[in-house]
Amino acid sequence: MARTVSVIGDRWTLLILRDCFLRVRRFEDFQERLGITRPILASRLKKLVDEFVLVKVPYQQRPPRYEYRLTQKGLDLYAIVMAIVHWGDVHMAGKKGRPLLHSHDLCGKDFDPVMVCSECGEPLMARQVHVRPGPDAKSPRHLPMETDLPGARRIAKDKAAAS
Amino acid sequence: MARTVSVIGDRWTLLILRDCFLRVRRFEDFQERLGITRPILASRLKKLVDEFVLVKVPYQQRPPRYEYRLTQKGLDLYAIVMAIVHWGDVHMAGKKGRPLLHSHDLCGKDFDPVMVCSECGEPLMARQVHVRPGPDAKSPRHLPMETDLPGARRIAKDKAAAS
DNA sequence: CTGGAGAGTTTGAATACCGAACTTGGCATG
DNA sequence: CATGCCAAGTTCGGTATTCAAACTCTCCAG
Repeated sequence: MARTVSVIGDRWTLLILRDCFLRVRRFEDFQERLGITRPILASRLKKLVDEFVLVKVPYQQRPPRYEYRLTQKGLDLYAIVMAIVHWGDVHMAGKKGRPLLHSHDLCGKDFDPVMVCSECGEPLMARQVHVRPGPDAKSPRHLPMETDLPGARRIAKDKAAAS
Repeated sequence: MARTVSVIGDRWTLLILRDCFLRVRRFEDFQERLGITRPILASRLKKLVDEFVLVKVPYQQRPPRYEYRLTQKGLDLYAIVMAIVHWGDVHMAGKKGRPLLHSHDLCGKDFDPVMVCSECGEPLMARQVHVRPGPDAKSPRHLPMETDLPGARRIAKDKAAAS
Protein backbone atom coordinates (compact mmCIF):
# COMPACT_ATOMS: atom_id res chain seq x y z
CA MET A 1 0.00 0.00 0.00
CA ALA A 2 2.82 2.40 0.75
CA ARG A 3 4.14 1.86 -2.75
CA THR A 4 0.75 2.56 -4.27
CA VAL A 5 0.26 5.65 -2.16
CA SER A 6 3.62 6.97 -3.31
CA VAL A 7 2.14 6.99 -6.82
CA ILE A 8 -1.43 8.19 -6.29
CA GLY A 9 -1.31 9.63 -2.80
CA ASP A 10 -1.40 13.33 -3.28
CA ARG A 11 -4.01 15.98 -3.61
CA TRP A 12 -3.79 16.29 -7.38
CA THR A 13 -2.93 12.91 -8.83
CA LEU A 14 -6.27 11.33 -8.01
CA LEU A 15 -8.12 14.24 -9.57
CA ILE A 16 -5.98 13.99 -12.69
CA LEU A 17 -6.78 10.29 -12.93
CA ARG A 18 -10.49 10.86 -12.54
CA ASP A 19 -10.31 13.25 -15.46
CA CYS A 20 -8.41 10.62 -17.44
CA PHE A 21 -11.35 8.28 -16.94
CA LEU A 22 -13.60 11.10 -18.17
CA ARG A 23 -11.54 11.11 -21.37
CA VAL A 24 -9.59 14.25 -20.70
CA ARG A 25 -6.19 13.86 -22.36
CA ARG A 26 -4.50 17.19 -22.99
CA PHE A 27 -2.34 19.33 -20.78
CA GLU A 28 -4.40 22.46 -21.26
CA ASP A 29 -7.62 20.65 -20.49
CA PHE A 30 -6.36 19.16 -17.26
CA GLN A 31 -5.02 22.52 -16.25
CA GLU A 32 -8.20 24.40 -16.91
CA ARG A 33 -10.60 21.82 -15.49
CA LEU A 34 -8.67 21.23 -12.28
CA GLY A 35 -7.24 24.67 -11.65
CA ILE A 36 -3.94 23.01 -10.90
CA THR A 37 -0.81 25.06 -11.44
CA ARG A 38 1.12 24.23 -14.57
CA PRO A 39 4.39 23.19 -12.95
CA ILE A 40 2.61 20.77 -10.65
CA LEU A 41 0.55 19.35 -13.48
CA ALA A 42 3.68 18.79 -15.53
CA SER A 43 5.43 17.05 -12.66
CA ARG A 44 2.43 14.83 -11.87
CA LEU A 45 1.96 13.79 -15.48
CA LYS A 46 5.63 13.01 -15.72
CA LYS A 47 5.47 10.87 -12.62
CA LEU A 48 2.44 8.97 -13.92
CA VAL A 49 4.21 8.37 -17.22
CA ASP A 50 7.34 7.21 -15.38
CA GLU A 51 5.16 4.77 -13.45
CA PHE A 52 3.52 3.48 -16.65
CA VAL A 53 0.09 4.62 -15.50
CA LEU A 54 -0.16 6.98 -18.46
CA VAL A 55 1.50 7.04 -21.89
CA LYS A 56 2.37 10.14 -23.82
CA VAL A 57 1.04 9.77 -27.36
CA PRO A 58 1.72 12.28 -30.15
CA TYR A 59 -1.49 13.46 -31.77
CA GLN A 60 0.16 15.82 -34.28
CA GLN A 61 3.69 16.28 -35.61
CA ARG A 62 3.93 19.80 -36.99
CA PRO A 63 4.38 21.40 -33.70
CA PRO A 64 4.88 18.18 -31.80
CA ARG A 65 1.96 17.81 -29.43
CA TYR A 66 1.15 14.99 -27.07
CA GLU A 67 -1.78 13.65 -25.17
CA TYR A 68 -1.89 11.42 -22.13
CA ARG A 69 -3.72 8.11 -22.15
CA LEU A 70 -4.29 5.47 -19.52
CA THR A 71 -2.30 2.26 -19.89
CA GLN A 72 -3.74 -1.04 -18.71
CA LYS A 73 -2.04 -0.38 -15.41
CA GLY A 74 -3.83 2.96 -15.33
CA LEU A 75 -7.17 1.47 -16.31
CA ASP A 76 -6.81 -0.91 -13.39
CA LEU A 77 -7.03 2.11 -11.10
CA TYR A 78 -10.71 2.31 -11.96
CA ALA A 79 -11.77 0.43 -8.85
CA ILE A 80 -9.92 2.93 -6.67
CA VAL A 81 -11.42 5.91 -8.43
CA MET A 82 -14.91 4.45 -8.30
CA ALA A 83 -14.56 3.57 -4.64
CA ILE A 84 -13.58 7.16 -3.88
CA VAL A 85 -16.37 8.62 -5.96
CA HIS A 86 -18.89 6.35 -4.29
CA TRP A 87 -17.75 7.21 -0.79
CA GLY A 88 -18.06 10.86 -1.72
CA ASP A 89 -21.57 10.28 -3.07
CA VAL A 90 -22.61 8.60 0.15
CA HIS A 91 -20.87 10.76 2.73
CA MET A 92 -19.96 14.07 1.16
CA ALA A 93 -22.79 14.86 -1.26
CA GLY A 94 -24.51 18.20 -0.82
CA LYS A 95 -28.26 18.56 -0.46
CA LYS A 96 -28.84 18.38 -4.17
CA GLY A 97 -27.34 14.95 -4.66
CA ARG A 98 -24.42 13.64 -6.63
CA PRO A 99 -22.67 15.49 -9.43
CA LEU A 100 -22.51 12.53 -11.82
CA LEU A 101 -24.47 9.35 -12.44
CA HIS A 102 -22.82 6.24 -13.83
CA SER A 103 -24.57 3.84 -16.15
CA HIS A 104 -23.34 0.36 -16.93
CA ASP A 105 -23.34 -0.66 -20.58
CA LEU A 106 -23.80 -4.35 -19.76
CA CYS A 107 -27.08 -3.95 -17.92
CA GLY A 108 -28.05 -0.46 -18.98
CA LYS A 109 -28.79 0.75 -15.49
CA ASP A 110 -27.48 3.49 -13.24
CA PHE A 111 -25.42 1.78 -10.60
CA ASP A 112 -23.20 2.09 -7.57
CA PRO A 113 -19.89 0.24 -7.37
CA VAL A 114 -19.80 -2.54 -4.78
CA MET A 115 -16.67 -4.28 -3.49
CA VAL A 116 -17.15 -8.02 -3.24
CA CYS A 117 -15.14 -11.11 -2.35
CA SER A 118 -13.57 -12.75 -5.41
CA GLU A 119 -14.32 -16.19 -3.92
CA CYS A 120 -17.89 -16.02 -2.72
CA GLY A 121 -19.15 -12.81 -4.31
CA GLU A 122 -20.52 -11.38 -1.08
CA PRO A 123 -20.03 -7.67 -0.34
CA LEU A 124 -16.93 -7.08 1.74
CA MET A 125 -17.14 -5.70 5.24
CA ALA A 126 -14.07 -4.73 7.24
CA ARG A 127 -15.22 -6.78 10.22
CA GLN A 128 -15.46 -9.97 8.21
CA VAL A 129 -11.89 -9.91 6.96
CA HIS A 130 -8.71 -11.02 8.68
CA VAL A 131 -5.15 -10.63 7.53
CA ARG A 132 -2.21 -13.00 7.64
CA PRO A 133 1.42 -12.41 6.68
CA GLY A 134 2.00 -13.10 2.99
CA PRO A 135 5.08 -14.21 1.06
CA ASP A 136 6.65 -10.76 1.28
CA ALA A 137 5.73 -10.10 4.90
CA LYS A 138 7.39 -7.23 6.72
CA SER A 139 9.62 -7.49 9.76
CA PRO A 140 7.93 -8.56 12.99
CA ARG A 141 8.03 -5.27 14.82
CA HIS A 142 6.05 -3.67 12.04
CA LEU A 143 3.50 -6.42 11.79
CA PRO A 144 0.10 -5.98 13.38
CA MET A 145 -0.49 -9.38 14.88
CA GLU A 146 -4.25 -9.69 14.94
CA THR A 147 -4.16 -10.50 18.61
CA ASP A 148 -4.19 -7.36 20.66
CA LEU A 149 -1.44 -5.21 19.43
CA PRO A 150 2.01 -4.65 20.81
CA GLY A 151 2.47 -7.67 22.98
CA ALA A 152 5.24 -5.81 24.71
CA ARG A 153 2.91 -3.13 25.90
CA ARG A 154 2.57 -2.70 29.61
CA ILE A 155 -0.88 -4.18 29.78
CA ALA A 156 -0.61 -4.97 33.46
CA LYS A 157 -0.66 -1.31 34.30
CA ASP A 158 -3.64 -0.54 32.11
CA LYS A 159 -5.56 -3.41 33.61
CA ALA A 160 -4.71 -2.26 37.11
CA ALA A 161 -5.88 1.22 36.27
CA ALA A 162 -9.06 -0.05 34.63
CA SER A 163 -10.15 -2.26 37.46
CA MET B 1 -14.48 13.32 -5.62
CA ALA B 2 -12.70 16.57 -4.89
CA ARG B 3 -14.36 16.67 -1.48
CA THR B 4 -13.31 13.11 -0.73
CA VAL B 5 -9.77 13.77 -1.86
CA SER B 6 -9.60 16.77 0.43
CA VAL B 7 -10.10 14.32 3.30
CA ILE B 8 -8.00 11.32 2.29
CA GLY B 9 -5.81 12.74 -0.45
CA ASP B 10 -2.44 13.08 1.14
CA ARG B 11 0.59 10.94 1.59
CA TRP B 12 -0.13 9.97 5.19
CA THR B 13 -3.86 9.83 5.70
CA LEU B 14 -4.38 6.71 3.63
CA LEU B 15 -1.60 4.93 5.49
CA ILE B 16 -3.10 5.95 8.81
CA LEU B 17 -6.44 4.57 7.72
CA ARG B 18 -4.94 1.30 6.60
CA ASP B 19 -3.47 0.92 10.05
CA CYS B 20 -6.86 1.71 11.55
CA PHE B 21 -8.28 -1.24 9.66
CA LEU B 22 -5.42 -3.32 11.05
CA ARG B 23 -6.68 -2.34 14.51
CA VAL B 24 -4.01 0.16 15.34
CA ARG B 25 -5.57 2.76 17.59
CA ARG B 26 -2.97 4.67 19.60
CA PHE B 27 -0.91 7.71 18.76
CA GLU B 28 2.40 6.11 19.63
CA ASP B 29 1.63 3.01 17.57
CA PHE B 30 0.73 4.98 14.47
CA GLN B 31 3.84 7.06 14.90
CA GLU B 32 6.19 4.13 15.26
CA ARG B 33 4.64 1.93 12.56
CA LEU B 34 4.44 4.64 9.93
CA GLY B 35 7.51 6.69 10.76
CA ILE B 36 5.35 9.80 10.44
CA THR B 37 6.42 12.86 12.37
CA ARG B 38 4.42 13.59 15.47
CA PRO B 39 3.10 17.01 14.47
CA ILE B 40 1.79 15.69 11.16
CA LEU B 41 0.24 12.66 12.80
CA ALA B 42 -1.52 14.88 15.31
CA SER B 43 -2.85 17.14 12.59
CA ARG B 44 -4.05 14.23 10.43
CA LEU B 45 -5.80 12.52 13.30
CA LYS B 46 -7.45 15.78 14.21
CA LYS B 47 -8.66 16.26 10.67
CA LEU B 48 -10.06 12.73 10.53
CA VAL B 49 -11.86 13.31 13.82
CA ASP B 50 -13.23 16.63 12.57
CA GLU B 51 -14.52 14.81 9.49
CA PHE B 52 -16.14 12.10 11.63
CA VAL B 53 -14.01 9.39 10.07
CA LEU B 54 -12.46 8.60 13.45
CA VAL B 55 -13.63 9.13 17.03
CA LYS B 56 -11.40 9.82 19.97
CA VAL B 57 -12.30 7.43 22.79
CA PRO B 58 -10.77 7.59 26.27
CA TYR B 59 -9.25 4.30 27.31
CA GLN B 60 -8.02 5.41 30.73
CA GLN B 61 -8.68 8.37 33.02
CA ARG B 62 -5.74 8.57 35.36
CA PRO B 63 -3.61 10.45 32.97
CA PRO B 64 -6.33 10.99 30.38
CA ARG B 65 -5.44 8.95 27.33
CA TYR B 66 -7.36 8.46 24.10
CA GLU B 67 -7.45 6.04 21.24
CA TYR B 68 -8.77 6.52 17.73
CA ARG B 69 -11.47 4.30 16.29
CA LEU B 70 -13.19 4.18 12.95
CA THR B 71 -16.76 5.46 12.79
CA GLN B 72 -19.24 3.96 10.34
CA LYS B 73 -18.19 6.68 7.92
CA GLY B 74 -14.62 5.52 8.43
CA LEU B 75 -15.49 1.85 8.05
CA ASP B 76 -17.10 2.72 4.73
CA LEU B 77 -13.62 3.66 3.48
CA TYR B 78 -12.81 -0.03 3.42
CA ALA B 79 -13.57 -0.35 -0.28
CA ILE B 80 -11.10 2.41 -1.07
CA VAL B 81 -8.37 0.91 1.09
CA MET B 82 -8.91 -2.56 -0.34
CA ALA B 83 -8.91 -1.22 -3.89
CA ILE B 84 -5.59 0.46 -3.26
CA VAL B 85 -4.09 -2.59 -1.59
CA HIS B 86 -5.22 -4.79 -4.44
CA TRP B 87 -3.81 -2.53 -7.12
CA GLY B 88 -0.54 -2.56 -5.26
CA ASP B 89 -0.62 -6.35 -5.04
CA VAL B 90 -1.15 -6.62 -8.79
CA HIS B 91 1.12 -3.86 -10.06
CA MET B 92 3.65 -3.01 -7.38
CA ALA B 93 4.42 -6.29 -5.64
CA GLY B 94 8.06 -7.31 -5.49
CA LYS B 95 9.33 -10.66 -6.66
CA LYS B 96 8.37 -12.40 -3.48
CA GLY B 97 4.69 -11.59 -3.67
CA ARG B 98 2.33 -9.62 -1.50
CA PRO B 99 2.97 -8.55 2.08
CA LEU B 100 -0.44 -9.58 3.42
CA LEU B 101 -3.13 -12.08 2.54
CA HIS B 102 -6.78 -11.41 3.30
CA SER B 103 -9.21 -14.10 4.28
CA HIS B 104 -12.97 -13.73 4.25
CA ASP B 105 -14.83 -14.97 7.30
CA LEU B 106 -17.99 -15.70 5.34
CA CYS B 107 -16.41 -18.18 2.94
CA GLY B 108 -13.16 -18.89 4.73
CA LYS B 109 -10.97 -18.34 1.70
CA ASP B 110 -8.16 -16.00 0.78
CA PHE B 111 -9.60 -13.54 -1.67
CA ASP B 112 -9.06 -10.48 -3.79
CA PRO B 113 -11.51 -7.59 -3.72
CA VAL B 114 -13.51 -7.12 -6.92
CA MET B 115 -15.53 -4.06 -7.85
CA VAL B 116 -18.90 -5.00 -9.33
CA CYS B 117 -22.04 -3.29 -10.58
CA SER B 118 -24.71 -2.98 -7.88
CA GLU B 119 -27.41 -3.75 -10.47
CA CYS B 120 -26.12 -6.73 -12.42
CA GLY B 121 -23.21 -7.92 -10.31
CA GLU B 122 -20.74 -8.02 -13.18
CA PRO B 123 -17.18 -6.78 -12.62
CA LEU B 124 -16.81 -3.14 -13.59
CA MET B 125 -14.59 -2.08 -16.44
CA ALA B 126 -13.89 1.56 -17.21
CA ARG B 127 -14.90 1.26 -20.85
CA GLN B 128 -18.28 -0.22 -20.05
CA VAL B 129 -19.34 2.76 -17.99
CA HIS B 130 -20.67 6.11 -19.15
CA VAL B 131 -21.41 9.18 -17.09
CA ARG B 132 -24.28 11.63 -17.19
CA PRO B 133 -24.80 14.84 -15.23
CA GLY B 134 -26.51 14.17 -11.93
CA PRO B 135 -28.73 16.33 -9.70
CA ASP B 136 -25.75 18.38 -8.48
CA ALA B 137 -24.04 18.69 -11.87
CA LYS B 138 -21.27 21.22 -12.33
CA SER B 139 -21.28 24.15 -14.73
CA PRO B 140 -20.98 23.33 -18.46
CA ARG B 141 -17.46 24.56 -19.00
CA HIS B 142 -16.20 21.99 -16.52
CA LEU B 143 -18.02 19.11 -18.13
CA PRO B 144 -16.15 16.77 -20.46
CA MET B 145 -18.10 16.85 -23.69
CA GLU B 146 -17.75 13.32 -25.00
CA THR B 147 -17.19 14.59 -28.52
CA ASP B 148 -13.76 16.03 -28.98
CA LEU B 149 -14.12 19.07 -31.21
CA PRO B 150 -10.91 21.13 -31.27
CA GLY B 151 -12.77 24.42 -31.48
CA ALA B 152 -15.18 24.14 -28.60
CA ARG B 153 -12.67 24.85 -25.95
CA ARG B 154 -11.29 28.14 -27.20
CA ILE B 155 -14.33 30.20 -26.42
CA ALA B 156 -14.01 30.35 -22.69
CA LYS B 157 -10.47 31.61 -23.02
CA ASP B 158 -11.38 34.31 -25.51
CA LYS B 159 -13.98 35.59 -23.12
CA ALA B 160 -11.58 35.54 -20.24
CA ALA B 161 -8.94 37.35 -22.25
CA ALA B 162 -11.43 40.00 -23.33
CA SER B 163 -12.29 40.95 -19.77
C1' DC C 1 5.36 40.50 -38.51
C1' DT C 2 1.92 40.20 -35.39
C1' DG C 3 -0.87 37.06 -33.05
C1' DG C 4 -2.49 33.03 -31.57
C1' DA C 5 -2.28 27.61 -29.79
C1' DG C 6 -0.30 24.17 -27.00
C1' DA C 7 2.92 22.31 -23.86
C1' DG C 8 5.57 23.14 -21.01
C1' DT C 9 9.80 26.15 -17.75
C1' DT C 10 11.38 29.73 -14.88
C1' DT C 11 11.01 32.59 -10.62
C1' DG C 12 10.22 34.47 -6.05
C1' DA C 13 6.95 34.34 -2.23
C1' DA C 14 3.83 31.50 0.76
C1' DT C 15 2.94 27.02 2.71
C1' DA C 16 3.82 22.40 4.35
C1' DC C 17 6.78 19.18 6.23
C1' DC C 18 10.71 17.33 8.79
C1' DG C 19 13.68 16.02 13.03
C1' DA C 20 14.53 17.10 17.47
C1' DA C 21 13.47 18.87 21.67
C1' DC C 22 10.03 20.37 24.97
C1' DT C 23 5.43 20.05 27.73
C1' DT C 24 1.93 17.98 30.61
C1' DG C 25 -0.02 14.74 33.95
C1' DG C 26 0.35 10.97 36.35
C1' DC C 27 2.66 7.06 38.34
C1' DA C 28 7.13 4.33 40.28
C1' DT C 29 11.47 3.85 42.17
C1' DG C 30 15.25 4.95 45.40
C1' DC D 1 11.89 14.45 47.53
C1' DA D 2 14.39 13.94 43.08
C1' DT D 3 14.65 11.39 39.22
C1' DG D 4 12.81 8.72 35.46
C1' DC D 5 9.18 6.76 32.47
C1' DC D 6 5.09 6.76 29.67
C1' DA D 7 1.62 8.54 26.38
C1' DA D 8 0.00 12.17 23.78
C1' DG D 9 0.73 15.87 22.15
C1' DT D 10 3.31 21.17 20.98
C1' DT D 11 6.95 24.23 19.79
C1' DC D 12 10.76 25.46 16.90
C1' DG D 13 14.24 26.36 13.17
C1' DG D 14 15.38 24.81 8.72
C1' DT D 15 14.29 22.41 4.38
C1' DA D 16 11.14 20.98 0.66
C1' DT D 17 6.69 21.76 -1.97
C1' DT D 18 3.34 24.47 -3.91
C1' DC D 19 1.57 28.63 -5.66
C1' DA D 20 0.56 32.43 -9.11
C1' DA D 21 2.30 34.80 -12.70
C1' DA D 22 5.16 35.44 -16.37
C1' DC D 23 8.19 33.53 -19.81
C1' DT D 24 9.90 30.12 -23.61
C1' DC D 25 9.66 27.50 -27.81
C1' DT D 26 7.58 25.78 -32.01
C1' DC D 27 4.58 25.92 -35.33
C1' DC D 28 0.74 28.09 -38.35
C1' DA D 29 -2.44 31.76 -40.10
C1' DG D 30 -3.49 36.31 -41.86
